[in-house]
Amino acid sequence: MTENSREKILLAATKIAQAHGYNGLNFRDLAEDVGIKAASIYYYFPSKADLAAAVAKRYWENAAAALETLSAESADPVSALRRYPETFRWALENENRMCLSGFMAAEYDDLPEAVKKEVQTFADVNVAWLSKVLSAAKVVSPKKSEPRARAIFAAVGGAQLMARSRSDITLYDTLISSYRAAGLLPA
Amino acid sequence: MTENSREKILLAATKIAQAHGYNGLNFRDLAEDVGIKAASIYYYFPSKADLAAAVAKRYWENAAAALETLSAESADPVSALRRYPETFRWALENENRMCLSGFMAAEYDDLPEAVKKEVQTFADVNVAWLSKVLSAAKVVSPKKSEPRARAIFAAVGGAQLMARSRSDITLYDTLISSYRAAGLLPA
DNA sequence: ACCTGAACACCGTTCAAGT
DNA sequence: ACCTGAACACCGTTCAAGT
Repeated sequence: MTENSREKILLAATKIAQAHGYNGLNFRDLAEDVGIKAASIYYYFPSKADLAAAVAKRYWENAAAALETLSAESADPVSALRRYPETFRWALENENRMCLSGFMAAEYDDLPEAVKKEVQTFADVNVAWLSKVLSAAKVVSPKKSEPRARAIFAAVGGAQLMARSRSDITLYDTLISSYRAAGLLPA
Repeated sequence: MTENSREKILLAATKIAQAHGYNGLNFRDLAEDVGIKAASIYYYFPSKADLAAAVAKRYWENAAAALETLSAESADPVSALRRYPETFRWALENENRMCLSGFMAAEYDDLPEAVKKEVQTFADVNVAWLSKVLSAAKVVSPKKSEPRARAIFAAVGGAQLMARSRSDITLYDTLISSYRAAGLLPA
């Protein structure tokens, strides 16, 4: 119960940013969630930019860990690949939130440099994992695994975005099914 | 040269919203672009919600007209389909902007009801056009043309989002190529 | 009809001050 | 070490007033 404030701030800020983005994250509401005053956040993070960068960094670190777990839990690369869309489904299940990095990709123009960097790392981590698994699964030739990985990442992000705009998680599932039927993802 | 202020506001607001979203659209900067004061905007639009709804409505109306032109200009449905990604490429070419409705899909939680409605109509217009053209092109069976239309719309939006986050229009082009190679779009 | 200045409660941020 | 209140220039919005 003696969780420290820094950790509470990070957790609350992540949830807010997934629903409202960088621009929609405000210190007074965040502070209220945590149970402190807005000015106190500056004791832990020197600016909104630093807080957001820390949030985005933690975000891709967790994503990387989740993908490693997925690989470890899966019997073979094809089944790991089949389960990849689950990692993006999770956000929609939780109050129709979306991928932090997807939201921030839209807000690109308003993002401080340090935040942009972490957002791009999230994409890199996903593309690297997909590329590795696609190669191992022999779904495409090794040479084409990276372009295909990027295509899958972009398409899954687009599916999440569209499903969110309808607050309809079943739309996400049918989009993923269509990607499979079309051949973008292994059936 | 005697263009009216209402029209100028609509035009300037569209450009701002494509770069910064609904949350990032502010009346003082917008008014400065137009050459009036922030309070004057209220003479034309009763609120930010109304302005944004008008912007989003105009946006899908223009998109619908552009798609009709595309159909009319194309010799056959397959070539119309091949040129569909161009409609989303345009925004990136113009100062790395993105589709207004894609941005607002992310901002879903913060959108007034009237704006949500117009954003969804944009998606509907695109899916209806794609569905019609896919059927005519016999790319998929008539029954599967609508799910496929949705998949294409979501994937192209995702490609735009990812390319924007790198400010790299060539990434958009390679993503579209990968979609074609994978079979999502006709080669 | 079209526009403005001044005011309101709200934002990120700073800072001196409290324990 | 951890937190606060008060202040700053900024937001959307209102309104009485100007031409």
